[in-house]
Amino acid sequence: MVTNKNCILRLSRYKNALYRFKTLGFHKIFSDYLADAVGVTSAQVRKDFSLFGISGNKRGGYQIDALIIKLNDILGKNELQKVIIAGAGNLGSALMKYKNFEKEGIKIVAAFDIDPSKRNPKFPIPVFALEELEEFVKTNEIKIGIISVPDIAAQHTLDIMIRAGIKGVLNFAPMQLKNAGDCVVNNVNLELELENLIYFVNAMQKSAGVITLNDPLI
Amino acid sequence: MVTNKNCILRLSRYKNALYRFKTLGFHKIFSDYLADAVGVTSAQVRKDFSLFGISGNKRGGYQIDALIIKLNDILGKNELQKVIIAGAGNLGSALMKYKNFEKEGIKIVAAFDIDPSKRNPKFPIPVFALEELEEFVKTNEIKIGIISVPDIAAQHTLDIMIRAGIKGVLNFAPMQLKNAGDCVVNNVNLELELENLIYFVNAMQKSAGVITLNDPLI
DNA sequence: TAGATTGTTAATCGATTAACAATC
DNA sequence: TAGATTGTTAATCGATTAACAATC
Repeated sequence: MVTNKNCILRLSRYKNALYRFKTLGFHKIFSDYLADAVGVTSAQVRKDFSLFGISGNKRGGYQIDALIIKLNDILGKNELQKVIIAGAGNLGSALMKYKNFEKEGIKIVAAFDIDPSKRNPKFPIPVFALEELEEFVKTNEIKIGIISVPDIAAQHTLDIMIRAGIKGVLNFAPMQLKNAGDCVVNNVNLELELENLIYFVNAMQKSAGVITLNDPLI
Repeated sequence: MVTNKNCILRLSRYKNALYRFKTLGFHKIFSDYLADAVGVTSAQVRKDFSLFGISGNKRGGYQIDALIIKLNDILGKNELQKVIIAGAGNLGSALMKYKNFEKEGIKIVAAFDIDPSKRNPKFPIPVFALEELEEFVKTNEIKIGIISVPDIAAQHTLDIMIRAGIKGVLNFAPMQLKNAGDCVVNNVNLELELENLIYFVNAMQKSAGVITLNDPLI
């Protein structure tokens, strides 16, 4: 199992770049070209592929169609991914309306909130009581959840999700969560991202230049 | 200049942990204890500090108060950080109401949108026309901006920000942005974070265990 | 002083890159 | 075949960690 997060992020970028090459009418591609498109070395491309047992032709490069299928398979994109949200506040509501998830085959199927005024089982995306989360997750076999509840409620929410059988959580609460089950937690901390950015801006004032903190997300 | 993003993230965690120690009545601390609190090695703590010229006492450890001041200074937290948002849609509006920024000394002072129906100069946080961004940024000496506009508008928005003198951008558009000026761009791509999470969940189905993708954000 | 902790150097670890034999 | 590209091994690079001399 490959556990290098950067490597998986590159797979996503390879995939996105390949769709663009396909649109341009290409059917096969060399590691060289793909590397250029994504901004890495060709050795990196071949190494990443070999980690997943993807092979090309010694002289003909890689078949784009077959490559896209393989990458989508690795990334779990060959089936619709159903996701639930706990916390239908400002951030949760924004995520429910976020168009880019659907483009990527990710569908937010329901949200849950303790506040009755936030509930509405008839929204395009229904908002239920938090108590209904466990049954919903089990009935609909949901594996992925998003935590966008207030900080103090985050741990309790994670516990509920794990008990319900959630296997992966995108957590927006800036809290260290105790993870009891066999569940993957991916933390996104917006304050910290801004704090980090501010450091680099201040540090750059002295030594001018251009920096991109994260790799481009093609 | 230290350009290791992980190192800067650790500084934030040290700082947060130190506030907790201070609350508990401690006045000084050893690298050992701080390391435990943050989940790193004591060598890592001392190494990080030495990179920033922070020194302690050979036998007395580090003075918590002095350390907090120094870390806050490095992280730019000794002054209020004013931030503007371009794009007052779902995500932009949610960020405007996000309480955790203020806790961290980050204040969103204005938003800008091309859609006249989104505008309101009288909101707690005013929403102006995009054309007003440049003057506002110059008048108020803003250095940090957030891009939460639709994908296709992101590059144009960055260009406007750079022309206005913005030095750091938190970009939520899943686009590779061409960065002309001496501006730091920090990309946050929520689709990609979910995609990544889904990979790890699928990969774990085979080899069970507990994974936390990002370090805890204490 | 004896003991404990820092600050730094050297070793280790993991990820990326260069190089090249295999081969289409 | 000659030439070009893959797949993989070895070298490099950067970050983390272990170890320990300096010293309070």
